[in-house]
Amino acid sequence: MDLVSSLNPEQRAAVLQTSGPVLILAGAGSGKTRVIAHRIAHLASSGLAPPDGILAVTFTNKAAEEMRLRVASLLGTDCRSMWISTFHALCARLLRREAPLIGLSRDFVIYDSNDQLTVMKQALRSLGLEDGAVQPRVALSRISHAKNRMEGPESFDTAWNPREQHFATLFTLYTKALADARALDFDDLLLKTVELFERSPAARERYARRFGYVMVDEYQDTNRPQYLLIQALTASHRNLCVVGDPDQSIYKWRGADLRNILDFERDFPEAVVVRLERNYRSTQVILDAASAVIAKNRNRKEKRLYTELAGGARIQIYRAADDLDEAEFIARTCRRALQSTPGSQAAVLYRTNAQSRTIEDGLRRAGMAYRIIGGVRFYERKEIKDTLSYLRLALNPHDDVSLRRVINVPARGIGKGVMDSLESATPAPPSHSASPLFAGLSVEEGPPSLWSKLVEVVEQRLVAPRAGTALAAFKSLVEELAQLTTESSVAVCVGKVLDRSGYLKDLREEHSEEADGRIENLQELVSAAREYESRAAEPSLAGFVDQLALLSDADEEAGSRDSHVLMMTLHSAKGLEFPTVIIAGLEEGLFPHSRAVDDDAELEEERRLCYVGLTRAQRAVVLTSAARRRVFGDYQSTEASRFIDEIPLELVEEIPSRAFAANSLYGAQHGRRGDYGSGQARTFRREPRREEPRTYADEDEDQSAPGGLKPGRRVTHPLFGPGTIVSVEPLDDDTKLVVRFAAVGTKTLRAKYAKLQPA
DNA sequence: GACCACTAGAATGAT
DNA sequence: TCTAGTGGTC
Repeated sequence: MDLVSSLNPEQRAAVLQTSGPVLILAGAGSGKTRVIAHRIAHLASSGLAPPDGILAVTFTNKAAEEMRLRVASLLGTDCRSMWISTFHALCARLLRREAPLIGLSRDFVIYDSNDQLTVMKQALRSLGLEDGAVQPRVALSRISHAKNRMEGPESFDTAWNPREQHFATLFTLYTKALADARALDFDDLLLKTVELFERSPAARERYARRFGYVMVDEYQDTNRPQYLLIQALTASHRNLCVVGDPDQSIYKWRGADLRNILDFERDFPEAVVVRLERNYRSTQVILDAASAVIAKNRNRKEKRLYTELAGGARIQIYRAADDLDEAEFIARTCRRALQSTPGSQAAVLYRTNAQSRTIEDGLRRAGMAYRIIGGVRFYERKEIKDTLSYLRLALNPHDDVSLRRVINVPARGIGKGVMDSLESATPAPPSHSASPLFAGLSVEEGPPSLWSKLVEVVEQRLVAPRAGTALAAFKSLVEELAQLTTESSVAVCVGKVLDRSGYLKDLREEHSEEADGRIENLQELVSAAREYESRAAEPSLAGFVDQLALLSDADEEAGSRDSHVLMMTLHSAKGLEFPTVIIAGLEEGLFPHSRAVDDDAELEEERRLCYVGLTRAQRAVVLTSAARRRVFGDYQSTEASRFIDEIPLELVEEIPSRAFAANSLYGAQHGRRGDYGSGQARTFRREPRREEPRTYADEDEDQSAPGGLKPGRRVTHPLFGPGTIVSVEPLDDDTKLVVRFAAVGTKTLRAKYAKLQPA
């Protein structure tokens, strides 16, 4: 099989250099993913390694999926047996097999950031620190940073600083709470795997032998535990290939240590270094703009990117009156870009998820189909988390966070009072308190979980009969579900949980549109389970639950399949490319973020993020900002981002604002680019129409309205945008409408409530 | 104990 | 603007 003839000489060298350490310094758009995929395919097809002897690690699920697809299409096989996964998924998988080697239960549960928050709030309560002096999120972030540096509570400077003392105590409490619940957070997944390989050289050698070839993507973003993990797996054979670009390091806040990539040649003196500097993605204008911005960073290695796509359209810059105007402009720009090249894609990138809503509304109003990547995650929805909690309880009833979450969902008469008496119960030692079903779980002795207290309370009848009955019913429910997990398929388990817990019944009886939506989501969860079973190499309920906990972008439902506007944060755009890229909110304090403006190191990271954003574009870049922006409901005026000023003027084209308030503060303040729209006819923004729009519901009342509601009629919904009525069905005092919307698909509405306007 | 209405606080990024 | 948490009422 000829896997290399389509590659340039440097790419080819990177693919064919299979033995020993290899460092690939890959500039943006230099075909990095392509090289890794070819390298994996080459290793497998040349017989150098069996498919399950190749390990490829990435940072995001999206990148892993992309990699797998590329390798599969190169080899013409499914590459299910290859280990191509994220760091966290790899660790979860290793720990599921080997946890007992470090005294950990195999049935650990993975706590996501919400679960972490719950634990931390509980810890704060137990310390009597509810006054808000210590914010749970801040404490968690401090703890996570310490963990990423592989430091414990003792690393906090507690001698004279009471606040640091709190962090240290909270660290201890938090660690204990997770251990008691047999839970690992995201950081623990990495740390425990490192610990596993430290404490069991035999296991380390077993996996090092197994994975004879290891590849790591985005190596510039690895943190200390990730670095050690890779070292452990490759120290004996040194067949390690890492790929990265220091200019694209954007995860310092997650503990990424640039030294890992900068010192690679020191760690592996015999390393072969390959530089990929030819860019196949962007026009010269885009590359020049991106290079000019990143050149402002002092802490970097000079790098030369070149392309044969000379010239190109200038970078467009638009300063909007406010965030609404910005969103409208973005929608217009997307429409124009997609019209000029049908079938192409445009991506709207933003610094913070909070910006997505306004942009989303703008696209919807314009009738553009779009898809949001990331953001409100599927598994973070209430109903999904509830179901997940039941599944987690079935696997590990000591998971206190899950137990608290669902013990009274749906309501079964276990309220605050009962929970208080539960908490204060003191069960007998765990050895004979747990039911036989879970006897094997308590690998390490810990303080009693809520579950063991519950078992005790029920068996010793320690509460009032009414509460006792409710608790007993819950206990047998969990036991029944646990039994199920041992004998049924994953999808069946999920279905049974929904059925036996009464969760689905409760939602069905609600008869609201919201409840129906939740039911749909739960059905989707069952389908996801089915799909998981057909795809996974060794399907298990625990594996499915892990996957959900580690999944970030299962949010596939917004927008139709053929939508070509994608919305995502700059962080999740890393590794992707689009013909047109729009970066929104280029304002001081937003991008660069306010937390970075006073700190040189953080500012450089923001600039790298800007570099990542610019280099996603193939043909066109549009940068927008808003002179005032709504924050928590009221307006704040803003200053354009310094990053805009860092792009040479000759590469830039300013788009005059269509709608600019005459009394705006802007214009007077700004020297360099203060002449927006000069020489152009300036149209002033009308006040947004605030009077209630006339709706069909109003017309129904006065009966005089001609036309009204007929299938085929074009209407506009304030949220869903333009659409066409599909069917009309009269009800007692209202009308049921089915409307197909361009942006969101078909919806069933009540004429009375949906404020439809004639379009 | 369940439900509802009110209010305070919120949001950098992702596994 | 939206949401999680709280306190009051049935």
